[in-house]
Amino acid sequence: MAVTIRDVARASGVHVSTVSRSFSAPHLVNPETRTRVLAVAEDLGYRPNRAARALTTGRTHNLGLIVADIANPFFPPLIKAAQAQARLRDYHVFVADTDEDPKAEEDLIQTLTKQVDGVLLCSPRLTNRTIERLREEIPFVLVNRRVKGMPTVLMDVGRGARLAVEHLTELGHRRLAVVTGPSGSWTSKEMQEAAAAMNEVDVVFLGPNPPTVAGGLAAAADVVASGATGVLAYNDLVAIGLIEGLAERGVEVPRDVSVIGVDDIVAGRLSRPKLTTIAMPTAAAGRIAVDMLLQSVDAEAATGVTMLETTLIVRESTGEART
Amino acid sequence: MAVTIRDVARASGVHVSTVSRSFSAPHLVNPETRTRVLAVAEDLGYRPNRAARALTTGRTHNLGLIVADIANPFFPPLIKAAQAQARLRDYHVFVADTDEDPKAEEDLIQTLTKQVDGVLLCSPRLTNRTIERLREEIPFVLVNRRVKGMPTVLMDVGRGARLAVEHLTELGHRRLAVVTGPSGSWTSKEMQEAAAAMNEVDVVFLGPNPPTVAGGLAAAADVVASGATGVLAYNDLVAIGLIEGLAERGVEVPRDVSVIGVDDIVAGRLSRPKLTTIAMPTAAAGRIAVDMLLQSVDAEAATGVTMLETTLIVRESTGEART
DNA sequence: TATGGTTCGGCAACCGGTTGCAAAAAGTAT
DNA sequence: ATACTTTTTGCAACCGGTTGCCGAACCATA
Repeated sequence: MAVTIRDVARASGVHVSTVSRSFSAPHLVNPETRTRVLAVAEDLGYRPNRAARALTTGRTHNLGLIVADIANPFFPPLIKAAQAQARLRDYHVFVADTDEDPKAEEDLIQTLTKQVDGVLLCSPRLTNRTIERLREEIPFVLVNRRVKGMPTVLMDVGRGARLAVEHLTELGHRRLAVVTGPSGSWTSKEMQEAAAAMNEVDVVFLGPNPPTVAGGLAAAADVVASGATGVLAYNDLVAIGLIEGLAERGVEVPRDVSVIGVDDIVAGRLSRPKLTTIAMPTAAAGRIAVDMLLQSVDAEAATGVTMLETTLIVRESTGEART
Repeated sequence: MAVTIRDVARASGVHVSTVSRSFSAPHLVNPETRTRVLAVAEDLGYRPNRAARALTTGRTHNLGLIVADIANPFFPPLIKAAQAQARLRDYHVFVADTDEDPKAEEDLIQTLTKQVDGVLLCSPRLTNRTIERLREEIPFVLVNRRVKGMPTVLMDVGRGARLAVEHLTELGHRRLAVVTGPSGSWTSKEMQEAAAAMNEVDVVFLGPNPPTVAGGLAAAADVVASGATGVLAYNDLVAIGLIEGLAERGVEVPRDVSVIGVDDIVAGRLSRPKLTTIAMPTAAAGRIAVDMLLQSVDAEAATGVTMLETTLIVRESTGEART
């Protein structure tokens, strides 16, 4: 039913190998022959069968992209950018969702392994050991997670956190809280370390918490109890939940407490008050990660760490400390 | 390097065909032999190569899922449900994003066609002609789009719109506006038709608009000009943008104008005022669509229309008309 | 014209499974 | 014991490309 390479060969009077080479090794075939073959192929509507190609070359021309939760608005821009970049390179991207479950994540990787040439692991919750073991199985690139020796794309949350803390101290806040994320999150650890290293402020850490609105809501009680007047939340969803939870307890943002999120998701621009946040260059991260991954697919062993800048965006959820 | 069927055959002293059948046609092989083969396979860590299987069977065991915009929070729950359901059936799902561009959508379908067994088209903006032509190429299921004779999963926005209009009239609103979505959107057309069919109210239609917050913001001026006091927006994003735009013009929701959205996205529960909205059973739609698709992949020609219920969720963005 | 070097294209094996066909083995009826 | 089924297994072709190898054709140089 479908047009195969043999149909094209027959119709253009050459051997199948010539047709094959016309596509995948143009320099090995006479330009005239090649144009004729391509014309016939075009005419017949020939499309190479990727499964067949995969069988001999061992390249599926597919990539896997594993995220903790597609519904988390942090990921879609990254996914879109990765897909667009992959398409540019004639690759496709499988997106899979682990529901924040490390077990599911591992299974998913196993299943995917045979069908893709490489995997992008975004904010993985796996242990370092597991990640190191994985290296034998398939090329991958980590996003937002640091494991020594592995190709990685990071966004500089550490710096973001320092900017956030500085912003809060400039506003006069002296007692801060960091509402941390899931255990296993590199981002969360980075934030903590950066905040802990700042002098002249008093910082408490509250967590771990699920990286969701519900997580933020639940953390409100702890924040109130902590007596902090400035809060750095694991991400914008948590920040939004937290603001809601504080409101329920009669604590108003930014009048009584200042809150800073991370990610700069759209919802943060829409919530009231508009969220002060650390913006992450997610689209750039997606593009770069794809290119790094393809490189290590081809080169067998590329390694490297790319660190992308983050920025503090001041909106309405932070304000001067009351004296 | 990887373990193949031949390795398993050698190690268990049977022919490759027996190994193959142990997996894909168990009833054709002696139970004892089979358990032995499976044990050896397990032992060696054998995993069937899907590309090879695809080559002979013509089944890739992959599905395509095409959405207008992953970043639109309406889609993720649908995607997650579809992926989970597909995994249950030993299928994988490719998600692709068209950026709301019908041209990109068509290209994407073409590229995907050779790599997947079927495609889920979610809220496609293609013309009916294109969709009908597509039928020759690959099995597909439409979600949120009605084309006669095509397998389809719909959510009953018509009924949702009637409930919304009734709700507004009960609150005393007599002049309503419908802020419509993109041209080509079935949902938008349904809403319009349902609203137009209601008696005893005065309805104006404002649109088309992009299905985004920006679209809603931009529509605010028209809404004010229309003199409507009750508004049904194409979706929650538009509704949120609209509320924002109205606020900029000094029009307060729900005091001056009542607004109802569609989709029940998470952000709607977080915005101020909390959004009254028509909830869509997206997860169910994803599951059912996958099953319908697999059915028509197997059966060659399954057709059918499934209509799912919607519900009106009253929150804070609607209130009594001022007299 | 003979020689050596390129370029081009055909041949055929191969990737890793699946499947129709037929032989072998086991079971049943006569 | 023989003939006939039914079950189980092996054989080999096939899916649709890719690629190493070799010979033919072509070109330039001596």
